[in-house]
Amino acid sequence: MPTWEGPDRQVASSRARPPTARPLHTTPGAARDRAGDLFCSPVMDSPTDLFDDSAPQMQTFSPTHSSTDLPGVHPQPSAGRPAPAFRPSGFPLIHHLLQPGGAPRRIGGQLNTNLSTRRHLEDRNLEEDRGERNGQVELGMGGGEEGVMKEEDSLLGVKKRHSDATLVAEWSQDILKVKRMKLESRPRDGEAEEGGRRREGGREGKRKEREELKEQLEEARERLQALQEKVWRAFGENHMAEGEEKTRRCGNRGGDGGERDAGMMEEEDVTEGMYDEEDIDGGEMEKETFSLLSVSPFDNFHKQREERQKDRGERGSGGGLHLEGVMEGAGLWLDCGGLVRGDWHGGIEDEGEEGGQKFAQALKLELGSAVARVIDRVLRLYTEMTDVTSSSPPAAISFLPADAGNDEGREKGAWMGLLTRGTDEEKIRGKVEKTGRQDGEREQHLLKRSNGSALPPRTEASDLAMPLAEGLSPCHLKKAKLMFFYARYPSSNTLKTYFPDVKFNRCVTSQMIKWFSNFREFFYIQMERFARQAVREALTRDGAPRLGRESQMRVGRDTELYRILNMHYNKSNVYQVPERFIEVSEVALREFYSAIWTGRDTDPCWKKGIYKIICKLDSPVPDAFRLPGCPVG
DNA sequence: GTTCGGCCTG
DNA sequence: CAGGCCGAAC
Repeated sequence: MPTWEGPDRQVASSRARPPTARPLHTTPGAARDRAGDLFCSPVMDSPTDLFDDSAPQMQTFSPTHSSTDLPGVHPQPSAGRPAPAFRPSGFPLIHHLLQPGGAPRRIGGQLNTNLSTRRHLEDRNLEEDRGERNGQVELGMGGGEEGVMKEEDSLLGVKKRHSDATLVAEWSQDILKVKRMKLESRPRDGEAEEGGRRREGGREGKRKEREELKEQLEEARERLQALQEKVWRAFGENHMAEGEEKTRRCGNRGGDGGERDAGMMEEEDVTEGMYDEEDIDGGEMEKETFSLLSVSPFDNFHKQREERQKDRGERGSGGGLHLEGVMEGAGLWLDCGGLVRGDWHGGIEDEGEEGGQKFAQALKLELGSAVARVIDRVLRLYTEMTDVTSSSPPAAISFLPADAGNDEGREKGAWMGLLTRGTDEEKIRGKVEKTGRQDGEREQHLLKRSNGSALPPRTEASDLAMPLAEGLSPCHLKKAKLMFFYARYPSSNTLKTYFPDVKFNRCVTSQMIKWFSNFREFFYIQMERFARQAVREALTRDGAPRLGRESQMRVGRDTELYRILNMHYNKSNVYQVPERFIEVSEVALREFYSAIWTGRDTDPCWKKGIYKIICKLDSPVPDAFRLPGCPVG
């Protein structure tokens, strides 16, 4: 508790120094200080006249507004609001991991690789098909597999250049299996000759086979759904939905002195890279993506599946659609993985209906399970990376998405989860502990740079070559204001630590330091203003000493002062003002009150002592702020 | 000389 | 909120 002087002493002091007798401030050029002096001058008898219209008239700290009355309070989105059609936060995460290299800016290039690989595979398939039609089916399993193996070698040869060889290997195995099944589903040598009889005799067997396949498909479907649920739980789908609109708004701030978020540019770049590819059906890919990873994943998933089934039913297009649900999602990854769309159509078109259906089902099964494996792998990778980043799991998110950067939608999945609830973090922490993976070298590296904190000063953004913002954006400003709740006097190093997505230079550093200077200025002005008013009320209300003055020297959440501070630093009112900030505000208020009451404000440097007290009250900024980008909309 | 905080002004 | 300016600290 700072130098709070009891009411008795204050009154004695005030009596000894009547307001009208107080000298004007000598603080050089302090206009606002002069305003404060005027309030004590004979000319101005009401301090509130000098301040803005938000100043309380009677009770300085009266609860004139509750937080819910604040104009800045945004209503929570209704639970039943339809999911907007946007790229969901989680998409790039999955998508990114599906790209073997995983480097954010390489999406286009990887698609190129995948596409060329795919085209290569398709060309090979066409050759195969032509060969089969020319009676060269003798390839059979052996020859066909050899061909497939060659393709596999080729595919691996391309993909081994990328980092995640394991994931590539899995995909390659998937491709291999699919091709095997395709070949198996085709008539073999001699089968064409006695095809009729064999079909006759094997009809019962095939029926059983179909039944078995159906069961397997159902299993795969269930497994995929369970895995998807895991994904959604891990990434907090609800938070992705929340504030997406706001996030968009933040991203759409338009020309702001060229301060486009790097993330915005990144997203566009990636999008361009994706859709420039000739064979990619961008719209379909996005649609499928949304169906798999949109805001209400399962609602949309099933709804879209039903709609599509209905649609296809109306069009009369048959085909083994039992796995439609699985394939709704898998379709995306087929494209992302550079897989075998050509094979799919070729298989159906080139074979009889029954063989085509069988192949289609087999393919769906295989791909469905491949998707399931990929999701598992994604989750494993996620927990591993989470492990590396130690105590801030969502930070991993910052470098997982292909177009991570400042894509505010995704950040908002991460941020909202961090700022509003701890359950997800705890859940992931538990998962991390179970994983128990320790990368000693990297841990050491991170710790070396972390100044003792659990997190590195510069997050993965810089480690993974995420493009840094050249300038400061409105989102950075918002974040800085929220940081002010914890740190009134952050050092430039601290700022660099908590703005990992900003490329710091002298100008940017100065600007951010200036921001905090301005924040402090506003803070101290409010403290002085309310302190002066409290002093005035103490003197004028009944002209007598009043007990319980301490209780008025508080900045509870129901007070006008709190409302003003909250409006300034937390305009959207999304962030919960930390209790510590309220305590610091009360200290400052009481210091100002004490200084004014005792007449210390006659000293030109009377505020310096208060500054010195307040600067010692900085508290650590939560690790959540180490995430790049904007914490709240 | 540089950095940073504070004050004043627009 | 930013720019200019000044002074203190290193």
